[in-house]
Amino acid sequence: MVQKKNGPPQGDPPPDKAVEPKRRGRPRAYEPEVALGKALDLFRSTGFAATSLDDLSAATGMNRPSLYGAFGDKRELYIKSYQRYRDNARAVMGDVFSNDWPVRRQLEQIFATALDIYLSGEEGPRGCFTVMTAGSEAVADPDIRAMVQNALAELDKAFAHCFRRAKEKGELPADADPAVLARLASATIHSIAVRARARVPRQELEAIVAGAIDMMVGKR
Amino acid sequence: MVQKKNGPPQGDPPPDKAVEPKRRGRPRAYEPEVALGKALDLFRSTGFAATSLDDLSAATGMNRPSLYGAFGDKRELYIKSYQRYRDNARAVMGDVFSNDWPVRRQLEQIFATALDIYLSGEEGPRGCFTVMTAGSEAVADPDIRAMVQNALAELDKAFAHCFRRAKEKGELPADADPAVLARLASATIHSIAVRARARVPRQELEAIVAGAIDMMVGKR
DNA sequence: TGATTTTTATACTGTCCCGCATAATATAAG
DNA sequence: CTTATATTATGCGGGACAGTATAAAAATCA
Repeated sequence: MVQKKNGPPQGDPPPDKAVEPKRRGRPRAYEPEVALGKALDLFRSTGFAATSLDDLSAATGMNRPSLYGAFGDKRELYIKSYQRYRDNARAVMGDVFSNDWPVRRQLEQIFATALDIYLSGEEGPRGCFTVMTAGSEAVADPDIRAMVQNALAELDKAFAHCFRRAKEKGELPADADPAVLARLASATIHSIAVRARARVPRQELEAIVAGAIDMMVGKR
Repeated sequence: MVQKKNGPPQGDPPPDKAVEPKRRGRPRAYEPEVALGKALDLFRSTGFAATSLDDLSAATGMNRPSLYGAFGDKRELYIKSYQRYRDNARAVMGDVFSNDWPVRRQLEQIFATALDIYLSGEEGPRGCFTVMTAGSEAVADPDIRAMVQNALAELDKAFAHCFRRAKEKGELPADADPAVLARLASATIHSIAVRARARVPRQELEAIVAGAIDMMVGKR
């Protein structure tokens, strides 16, 4: 009996998402959602260590005290940015992963979507947040490392599911190993993410993807 | 007649490598080679932005002015560290790449050597300098980016050469594409480098490698 | 209107940072 | 022994940094 007092059993008022409940003090001058998006953009371009709170303040339009009030310190903001990135990536990639196309087409779509994510950015290609975080913060910070491990495992699993289904549908030979194919697909993702950061042109990345797909599901 | 005065034509004294030519002033208290090695170790663990000159000074045993005198500013030191890393990697991997074993065995050796490099480190696995630099400095710094691109291309080429030779020796089917296989091998390298940084255990990385080798040269 | 609450805006603190100026030290040459 | 040279050692200075204290502003409630 901790969470509920002896209140009436009728349903709680539904916690409407975007219904502002008439907040009391001075209204905020920012929308947390968009501010977090700006912070994410900046972290993706410059990484954790090279991004200062002043940069973040300028990018979000919030001054430092507001940043602290809304998101906590720099590390917490980084973590929340990463969560946001993952939520977004999951939403975008999830659609492609869960459709019912032939494997080849599905893979083409998955990698094309990944390339869109990695190559976007005004200040240059921003790569993959997971790969960049693995390189910088994951070794020393257990919480962040757990998130990275989770992201890596999730991608492996999504690909494995994809190949397993293709095998069941008879699109792959009987001796194909979905787990191995999945790790190879993930490796291709990691590789194009790294290369994107080095400004390797999209055309070249697409060639890498095409070759990898041929290897995984056979030449067209 | 710029380099040589009208001196006697007898052979110049051979520029012996490790023969100290009786330097003039106070002797250095450090060996540049080992100092650079220490700097490299530190950069590999913490990355560019998160490594301070004080850290470098402590690690190398040189105080800051000596660091500047010997290697230039922080960025130059980073670049020289990276060159050192590449020279070393080339030396170690070059041996394995240039032997004459069957592809499968050669690949096993290559990936095992890479894993040794990526998993070494007292403060945790240090991953691949190229991958880490791609994630951090390569986008914004043209010189460093050129080095990263070079490193990526060099690995691709080494693998391609390896597969081309295997194909000539009849170890691969006639329709095998060495370039595609090479990029897949490189991708596997990048992937285990990323995962190593996330402290994925070696056993798991070895499983990834084994699966990838099976895909590339056929199941044993 | 006046009190309360929540947020914004300014400014401060102590720390760390990079790069360099200066002085001290240790060797070789004259 | 004196001078020249090359390095080490100390420490300074301007600036950026993360985080916070304090004051001003803008809304609701009484």
